[in-house]
Amino acid sequence: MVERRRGGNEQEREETAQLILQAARRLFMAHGYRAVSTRQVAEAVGLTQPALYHHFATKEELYVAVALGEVARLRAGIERIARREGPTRERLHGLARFLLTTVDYDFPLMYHDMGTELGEQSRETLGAAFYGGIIAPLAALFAAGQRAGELRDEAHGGLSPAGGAGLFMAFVAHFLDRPLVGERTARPGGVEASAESLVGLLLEGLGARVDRG
Amino acid sequence: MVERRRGGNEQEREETAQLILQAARRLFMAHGYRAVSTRQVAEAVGLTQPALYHHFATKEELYVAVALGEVARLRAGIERIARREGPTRERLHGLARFLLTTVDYDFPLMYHDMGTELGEQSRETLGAAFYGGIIAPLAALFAAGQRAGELRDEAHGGLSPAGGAGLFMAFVAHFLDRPLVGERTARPGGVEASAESLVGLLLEGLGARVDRG
DNA sequence: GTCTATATCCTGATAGAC
DNA sequence: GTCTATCAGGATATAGAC
Repeated sequence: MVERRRGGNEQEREETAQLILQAARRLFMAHGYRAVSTRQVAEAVGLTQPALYHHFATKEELYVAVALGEVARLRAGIERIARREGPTRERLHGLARFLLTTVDYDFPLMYHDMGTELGEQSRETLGAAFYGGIIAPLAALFAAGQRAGELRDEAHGGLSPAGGAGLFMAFVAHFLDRPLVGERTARPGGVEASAESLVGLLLEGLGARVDRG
Repeated sequence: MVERRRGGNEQEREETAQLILQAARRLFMAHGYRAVSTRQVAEAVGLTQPALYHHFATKEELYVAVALGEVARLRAGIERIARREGPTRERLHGLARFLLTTVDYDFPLMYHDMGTELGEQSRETLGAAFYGGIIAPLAALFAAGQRAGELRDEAHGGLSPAGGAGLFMAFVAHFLDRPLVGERTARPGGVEASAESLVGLLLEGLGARVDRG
């Protein structure tokens, strides 16, 4: 009912906030919470540093907003792909391809920032969003795969569904990583080949095939 | 020939430098390069901050010394275990147990710091030490396992020896990680069970066993 | 809603006495 | 070899004009 009062200003304010979030996302995700100053964010969006504080009360609040938005973005893609029909392997392949394509930043760094650079309340908020938005839908897929007999469960040398989800994300992070030393050239075959390799290694491992009989 | 001149002072100087390195290692490895101030390091060892500069020219030089020492420590353990006789699986198990026991800090954080927080020269120095001291001996073990038919090579859905070494370290980092949310209790079975699970998953993956015909 | 100006604090590093 | 004192710069955040 009150929404129509000065609707234009509200919209502009929202647009500025979105521009700030966009710039902050790029900087925070690339260099980490501590390494990015509020001045850098402001400069990237063409404002002075104090102007940020009209939209976000603290640097930490800005980071939380960025991380929540990023988790929501990943969640949407993950849930869309996880809902598809088909064998577990193909769904994992789709998820790997999506994540390898859409995550263009340092994933372990974001994870570290969420875990150690923020206050307790922010950490709990982001932890819950990360678990509910990313781990939980992946875990549901792993649980379904175990029920279908496509994945080993804990009783047969596998992992719990949430454990499998965590390992899958560790694989994604590893395949996203650019090596510290050696060739920095693009991976041969690009994302598609990486996703194929990722799922193959996750499901079948590195060991030679030997009959267990 | 000149070594005996004021030998006692040299020794004390070395001891102080070692104390600084020890405190710096604990702090840098736990919280990261940026998050630790030189004052914190000095305080931890009972000195004032400027006294550090008598032993290390810059904060970055101190970090490089810490990281080089840590890589050397890991290298010694890795080479000792990798030289043992026995099946690849058992040697990997020994390596996993060693690393899960001896690495009590945030491994991806150290990796990130080495890759992005330092100047080019330091980065190259540490990258070379990391590759030569950790990746290379592991890669030799993977190559031997492939020659023995115990590990799949690149032509059969596996990885290059260095790629296998990198994946192994990613597994170690994952098993070291304390989850952002959920139970923070110790893993059931401790290091031994974790090492067992790590090697099993690395070699056999999460997929159900199916004959490949 | 954004600006200029500034408060307050912390950072890495240096100067010089002892 | 370690201290006190300090510099110069950068950080987050606030005050108040417009």
